[in-house]
Amino acid sequence: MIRTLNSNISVDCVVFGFDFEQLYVLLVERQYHDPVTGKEIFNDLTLMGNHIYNNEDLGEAAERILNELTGLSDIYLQQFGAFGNPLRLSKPNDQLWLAASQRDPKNMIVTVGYFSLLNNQDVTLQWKGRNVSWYPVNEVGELAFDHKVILDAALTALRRSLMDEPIGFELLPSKFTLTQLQKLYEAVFGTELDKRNFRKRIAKTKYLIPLDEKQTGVAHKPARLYMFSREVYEKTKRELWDFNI
Amino acid sequence: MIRTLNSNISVDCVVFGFDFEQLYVLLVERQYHDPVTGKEIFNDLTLMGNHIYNNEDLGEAAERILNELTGLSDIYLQQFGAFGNPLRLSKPNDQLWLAASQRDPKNMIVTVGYFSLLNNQDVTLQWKGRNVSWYPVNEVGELAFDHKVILDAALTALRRSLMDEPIGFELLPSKFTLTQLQKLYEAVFGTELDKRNFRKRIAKTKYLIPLDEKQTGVAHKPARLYMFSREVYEKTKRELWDFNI
DNA sequence: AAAGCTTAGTGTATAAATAACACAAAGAGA
DNA sequence: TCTCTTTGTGTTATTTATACACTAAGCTTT
Repeated sequence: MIRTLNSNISVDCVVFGFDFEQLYVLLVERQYHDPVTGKEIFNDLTLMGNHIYNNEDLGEAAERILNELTGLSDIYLQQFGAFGNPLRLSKPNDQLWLAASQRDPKNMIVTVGYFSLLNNQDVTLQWKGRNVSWYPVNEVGELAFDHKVILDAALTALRRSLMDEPIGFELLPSKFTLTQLQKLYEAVFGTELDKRNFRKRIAKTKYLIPLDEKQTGVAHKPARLYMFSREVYEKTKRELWDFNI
Repeated sequence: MIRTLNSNISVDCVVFGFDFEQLYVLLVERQYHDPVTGKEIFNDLTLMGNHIYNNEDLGEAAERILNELTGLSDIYLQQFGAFGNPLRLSKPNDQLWLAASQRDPKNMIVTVGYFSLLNNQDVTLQWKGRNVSWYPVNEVGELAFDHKVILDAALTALRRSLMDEPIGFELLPSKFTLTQLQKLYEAVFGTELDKRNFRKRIAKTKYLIPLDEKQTGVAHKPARLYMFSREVYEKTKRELWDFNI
């Protein structure tokens, strides 16, 4: 059975990363050269996206893109919106690009956005032979297509989700310090938090497990390491839920 | 210029209503009769949805559906999700229905969900000559296609939005009493609230304007009427925002 | 070996928000 | 005029949020 791509529907992935200082997003270079002269016409940045296959679920398509990108398959993913503005692909550069990649530039494409949280900074990133790199979210300027709009929506959705549930751990290695966790919140929300109050607040949660292990290789008092327990989180969430009904 | 429908993309609308007691949702009857014998094969319920036109924005398509339904054009709308499970239209009844309406049942359709809040209980509802009526949200059972999944997602999104911003007013007439507002929150969240504490909390907001007008035609002490001021809300929201930065 | 540097880790007091709770007043209807 | 129903209001206790500073640990430098 042949899988055919659906020419009207795509999925775009906004991949966030964190280096204990700033929030980053993965972007791909889009280079276009004049087919005759070979001269570079433009060189800008896009999100990673692709059409979905017919008979493929939207979430599966997003997983597929992330797998192509990282080789990993257990990455946190969350849908945050659908984008269907008829002019979303109409900028001249975008029209050139679509034509060059054998797609009908007049074709309407509705795209569904997923954001994903990547904690593995060491993974090798490659996508369709194009350059992929991390960019600080705060410094991202205009992007190809409507991808800046999509990125902004992803960031809003990330903030909102982070207030509701402890998904921030997906941006950290499995063992992390409380300061690293605090810096994550500070980076995502663009605020400063009080260390003692932050620790008091998270001390109330049961799913943050202190380990008998400390940081190594730091030139100062090493901090204790913690891990996030998804099982405890799911359980305490249910307990709270039961109680609230 | 001919507008063509896009056979792969649709929009479904979840229309909520409120009668000061319960939260309701609008559903359409879907009757299918055997083309030969004329005997009724099934009679169930769906949301209102339709394919989008090529060159039409997703939000516009949702507005169009609501306008067909109510004749109104200023209804509150919010996108809450995209649904693309390849099996979402695969139940036998759904396949029969698609074939009968000249659509290819094997065709994949990704649908984008919008919920809308309708405060006008007096509007005449008609849609494609089919019966449309209000059903208490709590009593809705299985629906056609994956529409129960979509309805549940809409309700979750409504609750979440209602915690973030005062969209509840969209479900009330322009003049309303505080008790009616309270009952709205109670209906949506399925909880009981303390009258005095509720009033204290909303007294803090500036966008709830008391009128020099009272309820009429009630067999008890008439309550004062209030209205929601969108202008004040937008302004105070910006003030808070400015302050927080 | 000692001094210096940097980040970790901890408690208390004050202010603000939330939660629990009861009764007099207004108008319609009998 | 009496009854019924819903409105509208304040205080206290509890919980939660905020502001704030110093010692401890380990590595680095001298």
